[in-house]
Amino acid sequence: MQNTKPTSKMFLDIVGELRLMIKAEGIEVGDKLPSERVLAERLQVGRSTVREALRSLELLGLIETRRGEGTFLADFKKHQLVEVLSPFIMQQTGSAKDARDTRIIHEKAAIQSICSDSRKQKLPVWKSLLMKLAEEGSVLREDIVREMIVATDNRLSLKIWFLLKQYSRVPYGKMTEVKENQIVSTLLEQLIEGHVFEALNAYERWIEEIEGEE
Amino acid sequence: MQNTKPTSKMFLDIVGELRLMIKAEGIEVGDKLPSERVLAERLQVGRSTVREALRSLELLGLIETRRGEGTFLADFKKHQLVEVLSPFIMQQTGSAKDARDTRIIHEKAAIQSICSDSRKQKLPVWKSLLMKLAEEGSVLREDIVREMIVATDNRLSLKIWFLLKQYSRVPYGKMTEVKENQIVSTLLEQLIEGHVFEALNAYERWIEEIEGEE
DNA sequence: GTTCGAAAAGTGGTCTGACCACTCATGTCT
DNA sequence: AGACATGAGTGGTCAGACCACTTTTCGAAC
Repeated sequence: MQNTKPTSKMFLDIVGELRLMIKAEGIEVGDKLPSERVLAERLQVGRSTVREALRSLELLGLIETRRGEGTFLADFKKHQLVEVLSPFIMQQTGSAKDARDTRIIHEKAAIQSICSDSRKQKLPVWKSLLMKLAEEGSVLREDIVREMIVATDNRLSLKIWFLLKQYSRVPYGKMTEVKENQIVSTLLEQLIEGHVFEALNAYERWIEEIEGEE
Repeated sequence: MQNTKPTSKMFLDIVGELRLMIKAEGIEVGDKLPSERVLAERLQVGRSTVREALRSLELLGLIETRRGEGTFLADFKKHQLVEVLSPFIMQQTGSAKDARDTRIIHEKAAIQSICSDSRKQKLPVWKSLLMKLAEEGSVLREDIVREMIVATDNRLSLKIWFLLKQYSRVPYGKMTEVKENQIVSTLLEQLIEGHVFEALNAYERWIEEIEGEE
C-alpha cells in the first residue's frame, strides 16, 4: 500500500513519476500525456491523487489540459507562474513603495540594457516612437516604457514589470505637458545614441515630472 | 451550478477565492486556514476541487499542510517548487537566461541604491563583512549579495531575488580563490565609499570570475 | 464508393461518501 | 496530580458516479 509512506507527500511523488515518465517516453512539448485514468492505473493510485499532481503542474504552466481531449506537455514559455505568485507576494510584502521602486528598477535596467546593446537592433523602434511623438504631439507613456522592456528581450522582466505596473497605479496615460514631451524626446534620442548616463538622467527627470511630489 | 463556467478552470477560481479570503480575514504567515471541508462548504464546491487548489498552492510553497493539524499559510521558504521546476526551466533555453539576467538586475540595482544612499546607514554591515573577509579569508557569497539586497530596504525586491537565486544554479557557496577575495574586497570598499561606478565595475568582474565563460 | 450524421468511446471536471492515519483536546481512571 | 483512553477534527486517499466536451466509429442514405 501507499500508506507505508506517511512522511512523503503522495502527490509530490506523482509529480516526480510524471517527470520521469515524460523523459522516459520522450514526450515532447505539445505531445499528449496518458489520460488521468490510465495514469491512475499505471501508478497504482486513485484518479483524484493523479489529478492533484496534474493540477499542480498545470498551475505551474508545465502542462495544459483540454476538456474532452486530454493533457498535453506545455510550452513553459507561457507559464502563469508570476501571475499566480504575485498576488501572494504583494500581499505579504504589502508596500506600495516597494512595488514602485521595483518597477523603476526594471525600467532603469531596460534603459541600461538597451544602451549597452552594441548591435542596436531596436533602433527603428525608438526612431518611430520619436517621430510619432513629434507628429502627434503625444504618445501613451505606457507604450514607451513597455517597448523599452520588450527591447531587452527578457520575458521574465517584462512579466514582472507588467504586474508591478498594476500595483503601482501610475499615470501611464497620455502625455499632455510640453515639457514632458521634451524630456521623453531626449530620452529616446539618448537611447538611440546609446548614452547610458544621459538616458538615465532623462528618465529620472521624467519620473520626477510624472509623479512629482515624492 | 458551477457548470455554467465551462471555460474557466474551477480550481483556478478557488485559488483566487482563497487569496481573497486570506486577505479579508487577515490571515498572516503561519496562521491556520479553514479546513478543507469548511472551505468546500463555504465556497460551495466539492472537497476534491478544494484540494486540487490547495495542492497547487502547496507545490508553489504558498501553504503548508500538516496531516491531522490543518493547512497553514507559509512564507515560501520551503521551495520544493524549485526542485520541480528546475529540470523544466533548464530545458527551455530562454527561461534560464531570463532568470539569471533578472537576478543580476536586482543585484545591480541594490548596489546602485546603496551607493546613492546619502545617509549611509548600512556602513557597519559592509565594514564587518570586509573585516570578516580579511580575517577568515572567506565568506559565503550568498551572504554578501543578500545583505546588499536587504540593505536597500525593499522587501519585494528581496523576495524576487530570493526566488530567482534558486533557479540560476550559481555557485553561491564559499569563495576560495584569492583573486575573488580581492574583487569582493574592492566591491565592499566601493560600497562604503559610495562610488557607484567602481562598485558596479567590481561586481561585474565578480560575476565574470564566478560564472566564467559567458 | 462516398458522404453525412448519429451513436459510442474517450477524456477532463466535479461531486459524494467512505475509510485511513494522524494530532490534539477532553475527560476518566488510578 | 498524573497517566492513559477516547473522541473530535483534519488531511490523505480511494472508488464510483455523473456531466460536458471532443474524437472516433460506423452505418445508413445517396
